[in-house]
Amino acid sequence: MAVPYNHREIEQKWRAEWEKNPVNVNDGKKPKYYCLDMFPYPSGNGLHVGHWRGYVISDVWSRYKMLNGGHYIIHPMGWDAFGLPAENYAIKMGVHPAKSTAENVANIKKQINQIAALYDWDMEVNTTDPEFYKWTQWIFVKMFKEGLAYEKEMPINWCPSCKTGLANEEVVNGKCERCGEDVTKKNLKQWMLKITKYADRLLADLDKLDWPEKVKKMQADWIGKSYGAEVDFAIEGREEKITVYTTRPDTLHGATFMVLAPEHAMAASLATPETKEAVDKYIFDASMKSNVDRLQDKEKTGVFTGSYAINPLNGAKVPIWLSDYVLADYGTGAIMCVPAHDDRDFEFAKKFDIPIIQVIAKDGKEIENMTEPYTDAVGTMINSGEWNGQESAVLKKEAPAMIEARGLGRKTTNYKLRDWVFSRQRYWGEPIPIVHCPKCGCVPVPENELPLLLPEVESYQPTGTGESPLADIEEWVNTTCPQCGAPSKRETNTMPQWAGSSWYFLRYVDSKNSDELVSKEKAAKYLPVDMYIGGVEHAVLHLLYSRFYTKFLYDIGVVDFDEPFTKLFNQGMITGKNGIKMSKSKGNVVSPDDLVEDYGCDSLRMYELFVGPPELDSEWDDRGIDGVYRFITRFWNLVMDHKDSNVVATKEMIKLRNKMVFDITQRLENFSLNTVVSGFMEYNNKMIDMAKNGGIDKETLKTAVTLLAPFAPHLSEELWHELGEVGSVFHTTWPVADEAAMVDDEKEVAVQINGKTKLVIKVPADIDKEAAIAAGKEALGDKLSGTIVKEIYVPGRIINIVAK
RNA sequence: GCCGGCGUGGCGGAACUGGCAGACGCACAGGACUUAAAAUCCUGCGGGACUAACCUCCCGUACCGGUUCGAUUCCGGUCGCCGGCACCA
Repeated sequence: MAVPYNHREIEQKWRAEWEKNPVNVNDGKKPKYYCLDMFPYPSGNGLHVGHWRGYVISDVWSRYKMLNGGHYIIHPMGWDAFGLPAENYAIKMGVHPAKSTAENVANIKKQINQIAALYDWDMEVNTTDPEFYKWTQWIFVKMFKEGLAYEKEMPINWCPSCKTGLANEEVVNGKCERCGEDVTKKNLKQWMLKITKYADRLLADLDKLDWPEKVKKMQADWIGKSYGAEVDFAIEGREEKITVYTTRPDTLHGATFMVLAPEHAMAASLATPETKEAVDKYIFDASMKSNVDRLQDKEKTGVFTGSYAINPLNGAKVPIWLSDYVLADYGTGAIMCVPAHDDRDFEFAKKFDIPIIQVIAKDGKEIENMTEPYTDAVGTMINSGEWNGQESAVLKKEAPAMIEARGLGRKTTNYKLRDWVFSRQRYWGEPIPIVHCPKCGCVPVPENELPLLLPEVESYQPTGTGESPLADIEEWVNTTCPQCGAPSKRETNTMPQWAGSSWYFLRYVDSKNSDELVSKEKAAKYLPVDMYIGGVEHAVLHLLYSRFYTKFLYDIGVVDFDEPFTKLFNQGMITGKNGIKMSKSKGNVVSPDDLVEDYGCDSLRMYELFVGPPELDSEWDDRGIDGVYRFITRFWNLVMDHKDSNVVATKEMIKLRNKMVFDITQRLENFSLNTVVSGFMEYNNKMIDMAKNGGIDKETLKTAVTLLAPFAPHLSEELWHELGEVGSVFHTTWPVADEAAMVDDEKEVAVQINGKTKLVIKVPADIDKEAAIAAGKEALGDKLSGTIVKEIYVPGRIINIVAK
């Protein structure tokens, strides 16, 4: 018996060897392939098997690309280290976030290295490193100079628990994305990024991306572009007009009332002496409601202002109401209401007894006693004056231009996307590099003075007043204006955690450059990212922000591409039993460390893939790893027992080898990594059978070892050398299947009667239809009865006799 | 409410463009080896009927229906689970 498989010895040996002689080298000639993981937050909890899976997937893919195509792989790793957990830990334990972060990084790095991934640690970045955040600040300054970063006082989303403002994207179901607390409103002067300026490009360029449709759709929905018209309504007895936004100008004749958001600038002034009290109260109450209250109040509320607007098309007098179901910051904050054709307007009209006028015939008819609105733009216009008889769908498209031509309004598009609230009232983030000068206003810190260092602070405790703890550091806050020298104050807010992650992938390829964010040469040579792997939870946060940043950097000439991630893969989450998310508090966290110790890195790598399709969530079950370990051991024994084989390859062996190459490659290309592993098991079983019955040739073993290399790198490298090879297995090339050698002489064909399989026969592969059917009939014998109506032969698959 | 995805043995899952459902693995059961156990190897493993056993037959991919010679796959409807959005006019 040959040497037994000893994962500890083998893995240690090759780890040391690769350390000395890295297998992934840039000779300047190979084509590059940039395979990126979403960089982790260095939390104190370390990695669990779920984190591992993503990194294994990206490493397998990287190694495959290295072998198949001979690429130089850019496969970096870094740390997204600003943010709340480190800061909260600082508040609790009094440890500086930089210190706890450094410890966590060291710890997780050790864990990540156990994966044996190809990470190039020379490229490592850390968002909290001044040499890194210098450029995060630099981008902000550039945006400020381009008018994309601006200050605005407005009610923003405020998390009372984190004591900071939040971006729209960070509010999930009215709750804080991070801590789950109900989000309230707070009026604050905020830094904003004008992401809305890029709305159209962010939407249109989704078409260019090889991303999961789901993510593209989520982004498209988030951007939420709609087409319609603004229509100006005169107000009875007043000079001013109220402009509404509608996507259904075709229904304009059906507008029976108008609703303004309570925050609308004209809301209070529309009240009459009789309604003033009620109107003021409604406006006041609305201002007190939190986001959550406003969302959860399913029942519509509202108040009549006492004023009337005039429908510009037909002169009809429509009452003006206030209601909080109209959002102040979308469109014009005012809508025309067509209860017959809109769910919300219908509900409101029913509740407040407002007339309902149907203007689109449903199934050619006017509905009596309407019980639900007819919201489809399908049907002929009725009750619509000169528009009667037109098709709603056509009119919907043409009406905006018609309205504009008649001077009643204009054709408009709108977006759900809002500008990005970019300041946080917390300590552990990049200081916003702005000086507030009493004379010059907001002045950016000169670019050559960056980075603006985050100062030391005595208390990390957030003030809760809407100011950052930095505001307490007088010697830091008080400065002079870079422009005129007048005594000035520094901006004390910091940037959100997304700031660094929005561009970090650009920095990796030139991480030590102190003069530029990234050099032109390196950017052109190594970017953009070819494959980005990470969880789907960032679909509208990080992935949208990164696209925005990249487009901005493209516009100012830093990079020559405007989409950062050519291809995106979202791996599913690994959960504990019953699909429960792994967390310390649930006590269901599985650490990879013991599994690596007991079964080896190679077994765990393969088991991580074997648990299920990589794009789906999978429940972790430790027990299954035994199966993978057995496979690896059996494969080891097979190769070791036959490594000196001088068996001449038979036709059967050659066929098996080529089929194996073909199948494994195809499954890999389809990213069906779980079935690649089961494929290895199947072919291993076949090779073992073959070896028992007459032996196996060395070439087939070598091929199998090569195919396995991306998955079980240590094992493959060891066996590669046992087979007598000298260089690394990673410097060979991926085998190509010879499809001619895969052809079977005989095929197994299912013989069916009326589509039900009765038996299976072997026929020559090149048999013609008639002969096949004859063979099928003969095999069926007296099972066949009745009159034959039809005979079907699908070559190599089935013979079906249809009989009555 | 709207949009998207999914539903296959005890379990994880497989099935290419409609063509032998349950690959591969886990668990389990029986056997071999062993003083014994572990490890390893061999065999069985969706449900039911018939049978001493083999054979054979029937049912079966959430449920109901359709298209087709043939449906896990396509179409319509119902139920359930998961994810996204959530008054965006």
